[in-house]
Amino acid sequence: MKKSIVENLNFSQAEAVLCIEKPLIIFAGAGTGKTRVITHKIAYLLSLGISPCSILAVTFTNKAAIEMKKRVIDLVPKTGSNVWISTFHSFCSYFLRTEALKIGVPSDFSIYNFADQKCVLKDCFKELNIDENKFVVSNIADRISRAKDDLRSPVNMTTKFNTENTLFANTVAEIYELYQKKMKNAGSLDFGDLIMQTVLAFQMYPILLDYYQGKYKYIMVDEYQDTNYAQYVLVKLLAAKYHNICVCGDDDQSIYSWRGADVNNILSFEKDYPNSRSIKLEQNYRSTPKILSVAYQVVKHNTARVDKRLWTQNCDDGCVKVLRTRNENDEALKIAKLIYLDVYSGKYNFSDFAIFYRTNAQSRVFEDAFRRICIPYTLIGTLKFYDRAEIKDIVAYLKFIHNQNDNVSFKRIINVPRRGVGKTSLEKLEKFSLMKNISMWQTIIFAREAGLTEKVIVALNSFVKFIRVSIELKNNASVREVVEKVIAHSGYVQELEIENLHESKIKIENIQELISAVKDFEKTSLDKSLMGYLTQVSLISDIDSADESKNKVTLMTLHLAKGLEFNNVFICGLEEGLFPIIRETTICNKRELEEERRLMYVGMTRAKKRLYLCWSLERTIYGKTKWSAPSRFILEAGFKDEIMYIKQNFSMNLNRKFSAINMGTGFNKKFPSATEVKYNIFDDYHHSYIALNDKTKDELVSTTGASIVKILCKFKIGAMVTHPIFGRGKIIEKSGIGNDLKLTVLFEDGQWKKLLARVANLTLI
DNA sequence: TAGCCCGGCGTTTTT
DNA sequence: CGCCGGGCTA
Repeated sequence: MKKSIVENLNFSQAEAVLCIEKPLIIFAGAGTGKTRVITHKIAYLLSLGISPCSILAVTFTNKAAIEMKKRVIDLVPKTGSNVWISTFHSFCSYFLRTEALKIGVPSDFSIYNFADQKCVLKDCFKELNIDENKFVVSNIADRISRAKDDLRSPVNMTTKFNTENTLFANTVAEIYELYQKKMKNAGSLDFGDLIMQTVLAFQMYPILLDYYQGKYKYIMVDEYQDTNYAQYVLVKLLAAKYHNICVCGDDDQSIYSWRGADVNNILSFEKDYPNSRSIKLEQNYRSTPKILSVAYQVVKHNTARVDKRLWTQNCDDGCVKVLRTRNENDEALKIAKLIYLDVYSGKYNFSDFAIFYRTNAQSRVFEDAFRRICIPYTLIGTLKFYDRAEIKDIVAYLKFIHNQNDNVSFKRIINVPRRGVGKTSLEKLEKFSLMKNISMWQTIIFAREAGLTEKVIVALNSFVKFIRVSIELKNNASVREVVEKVIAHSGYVQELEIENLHESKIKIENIQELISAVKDFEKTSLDKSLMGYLTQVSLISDIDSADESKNKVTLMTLHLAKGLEFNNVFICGLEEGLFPIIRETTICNKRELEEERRLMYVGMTRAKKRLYLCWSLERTIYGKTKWSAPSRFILEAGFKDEIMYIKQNFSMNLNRKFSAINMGTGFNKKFPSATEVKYNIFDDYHHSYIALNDKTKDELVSTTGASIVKILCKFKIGAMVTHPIFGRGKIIEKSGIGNDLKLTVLFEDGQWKKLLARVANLTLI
C-alpha cells in the first residue's frame, strides 16, 4: 500500500509524503508538484487507518480547495470525501456558525465583502463628521482589514500603542470602533472578522480550543507564504497539541503582502517549530530549462529569500524572447499576429496562450486587437459575476430576507426598483434609527415620527409587506423558489423590461444566470438553506472557472496567474514605472520592488514552452502618451541589449524637447516641466547604465527615478512640517507632482489643509 | 426626488 | 481617456 502511494513521486516528494509525525515545511517551487504531494500525503494518512475527520487541509482559494478535494477523492474514493479541505474563510465561518452560542456571535451572521465594508464606513464617516476628502474610505477600509489581519482591536490602534502619526491613528481607531459597533448591530462579519473572531474564540475558550486541537491531529496549509498574522496564529493554535503540521509554499511567490500576507511566516517556520523538517521540492515538471534559468536570473536579485534553484528534465524546445513594440496598440497587434500564425499553422490552440499584464487597464487594447483579428479570448478577473450591479441587487434582497438588520442591503434595495424613497427620506430614517439604536428596518414603523411624508410611508409599507411574504416563503420553500419570487415580485425585472435598453436585456440574462446558479447550488450543496447559499456566494465570488475547457486566449493580471500554466506566455507592459509599477511615495521602497520582482517570477514560471517579454517605447495611459524605458526585469533576465533602445530614445526625445516620458510619476498627473523631464531622463539613463556596468544589488534597487525622490519627495507622507500660520503638522496625503505637488497636512489643532507645496512655505522638522 | 453635470482620480484583490 | 460620486437644479 505504502509503495503504491509514493510510486509515482520523485525522491523529495516521497520524503515529504512519508514525513507525518512532526512539523514539516515544504518549500515547493513553481511547478514542482506541490498539490500532488499534499493529496498523496492525505492518501497516505488515510491508508494508515487515520480517520479522515482528523485531517484538516486549508488553502486560500476555492479553486485550489475544490481541486485538492477532487484529487484526494480520486486517490481515496470513499473516505477521501470526509477530509475537511477548504479555504481559511469557509473553515472559520463553519466554525463560527457551529460554535456561535458558546462564543457569542449570531449563528446566522451575514458576511460583508469589501464593498459592503465601504458602505458601513461611509456611514461611520457621516456619523463622526469626517470629511471623505481628508480620509479616503477605501484607505480606511484597508487599514481596518490590515488591523484585523494583525489581530488588533480599535484600542490597540490608538496612540497608546503607536508612537507615530497621533491624530491620524486615533481617528482610524475611532472609525474602527464605530465600524465594529455597526457591524455588530447589523449582525454581520467581514472577511477579516471571520479569521479574527475564530482566533479570539480559541484564545478565550480553552475548552473549545482543546476540542478542536484534539479533533484535527493532522493539519496541512497550502500557500503558507500568503498567510497573514491572524491565519498564522490560528494555525499555530490548532497545531499546538500534536505539532503534526505540514505547511507548504514558496517565498519567491509571495505577492500579496499588500493585503496583509507576511512572508516571514514561512521564513521563520523552523524557528517556530524547532524539531521540524524542511524539504525542498526543486524538480520542475512544467517549464523548459531556458525559462527556469531566465526566471532564476530575475528572482535571484532579491535579497530576502531562501536559496533554491529549480531544475528540470524537460527538453529545451521553447524560447524566451523580448518583444519590443512602438506603442501599446502595436504591442497588442504584434502579439495577436503571433498567436494567429501559430494557431493557423496548427502548432498550438488558442488556449495555449496567455497574456499577463500588471494593471487591468492594459487589457483593453488586447480586446480590441483580438476582436479585429477574430481571436477568441477570455478576460479573467475584471467584471466578476457577483460584482455586477443587477446580481448584487438581487443578492442584497436575499441577504435582507435572511437578516433584516443588514442595513447595507436595506439601503441597496429600498429604492431599487424606484419606490419614491429618496435620499432625504432615507437620511431621516437613518437618523432616527441611530437615535433609537435600532436597525433601519425596525425604524420603518416609526416612519411618521421620523418625519417622512405619507407617500413615502405607503411605499415603505408595501415594501415591508413584500419582505414579510418573502421571509415566510424562505421558511417554507427552497432557495430557488425564494429567488424566483423575489425576481418576479420585487418589480426589479419589470423596471428593466420597461427600460428596454440593450444593457437591461443583458442584465435580465444575468439574472436568469443567477437562477441557474441557484439551481446548481441546490444540486451540489449539503446545506441547502438560504443562509448556506448566501455563505457560499459571499465566500466564492467567481464562477469563471467554467470557461477553462474553451479554446480561447487567456487575458489576466499577473496576480491572477499564480497557480496556472500555459504553453506560451506573454508578459506585457514591461516598462519602468508600469512593471515594476511605481507610485511617487514608494518609488524606492525596496520591499515593494522585491514583491514586484516576485510577481515577475510568478509570471515567468507560468510558461511551459515559450515566454515573451514585451515592452513598448511609448504608451498612452489615461489619455496621456509617455515614453518608456524597458523594465529592469528585462535587463535582469539577461537581455542587456535592450538598454541600447533607452539610449536611442533618450537622444531622440531630447531632440523632441521631451514632450513626455514615463518616469514613474504617478498616473494622471500633469507633465513635469521641461527641466524636470530632462533631468530625470538623464538620471534614469545614468542609473540604468550604472546598473549594467556595475551591477550591485543595491544599485539595481535604486536604479530608476532615485533623483525624482530627491526633488519631489522631500515631503514624505508621515513627515512633520511647520507652517507659518497653521503651525506644526503631519503630512498625511500627497497628490500631484513637481509644481503641482499638493500635500494634505494634518495640523495639531485637528485641522486639515490641502496645500500646494510650491507656495505653502512648509518646513520639514 | 431624480437626473444631469462637473471634477477628481485611476496597482494588484485568493476571501 | 472614462468612471464614479457629490452637488446642484428642474
